[in-house]
Amino acid sequence: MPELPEAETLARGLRTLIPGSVVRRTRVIHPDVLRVPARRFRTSLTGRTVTAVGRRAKNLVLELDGGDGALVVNLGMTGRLVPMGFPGADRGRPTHPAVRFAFGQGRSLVFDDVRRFGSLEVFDAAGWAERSRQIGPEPLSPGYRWTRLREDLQRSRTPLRNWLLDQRKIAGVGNIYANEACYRAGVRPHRPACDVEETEARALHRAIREVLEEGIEHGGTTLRDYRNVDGEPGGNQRRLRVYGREGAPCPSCATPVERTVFGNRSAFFCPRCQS
DNA sequence: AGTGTATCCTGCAGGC
DNA sequence: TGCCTGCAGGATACAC
Repeated sequence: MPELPEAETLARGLRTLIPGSVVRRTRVIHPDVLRVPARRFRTSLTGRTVTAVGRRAKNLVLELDGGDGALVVNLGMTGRLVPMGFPGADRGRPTHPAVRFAFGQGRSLVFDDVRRFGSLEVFDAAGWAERSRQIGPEPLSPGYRWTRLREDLQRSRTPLRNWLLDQRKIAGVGNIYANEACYRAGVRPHRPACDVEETEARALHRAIREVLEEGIEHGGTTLRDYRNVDGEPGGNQRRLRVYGREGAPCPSCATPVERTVFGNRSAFFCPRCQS
């Protein structure tokens, strides 16, 4: 589920609550969201202070002890982070808690995940830097230019939509925003990446940034599970032009939106507006 | 290298 | 009401 805009929305919400919290106790309810034994995970966190909340691709990055490592949370399809006991609005109860971090004073943060495709991992500073290097460029960073996108696209014959989903090539794009970006750029999701023309690459670069920025602006897209830290759904789903709209009229030309499946995922496009 | 497929897991919607 | 199938925002491992 959560793609860059949803992870960013969560990071912003958590940033106002969590920094300064000290992990007093970690309860692992479902160890299958960890990559190390639960005991090792717990000891790597106990006593450490969360000093900042950031985002890299679709991951939430909870920095520990002023940058001396990080707890990195990948939300998978249905993962949520639920702050509990903090002053402010009621935030609803976790329904499928997998890991709970207790901060003392009745405050805690719960990683809640119905399907448990999410994962939690603790890195030291060097380890996280290394992992982060394996992830592609952040599309919203000012230094990410269309020329870079164009160069990278030319190295692959994989369908454009699949290329956009590959976190090693570009960070944070998932199936919703990939399809929406292809639509806005007027390029079919099946087109080989290296066949994207220069003018299309320019349009695609703009489209990727637009859909992600609008997603953030509207608090993320909620199809079913996504909630922000206040337990509220996002508002971006109303703005989707093709994703999940099979058979519905294209907002631009009214031709029915088509759905095809490749790479094990649905792709949505307008057969008239996208070539 | 690239691509298609299966897998992890649960819930929900739709058809009968 | 119940049973069955298909589908879901992600990531990875595998065979070809």
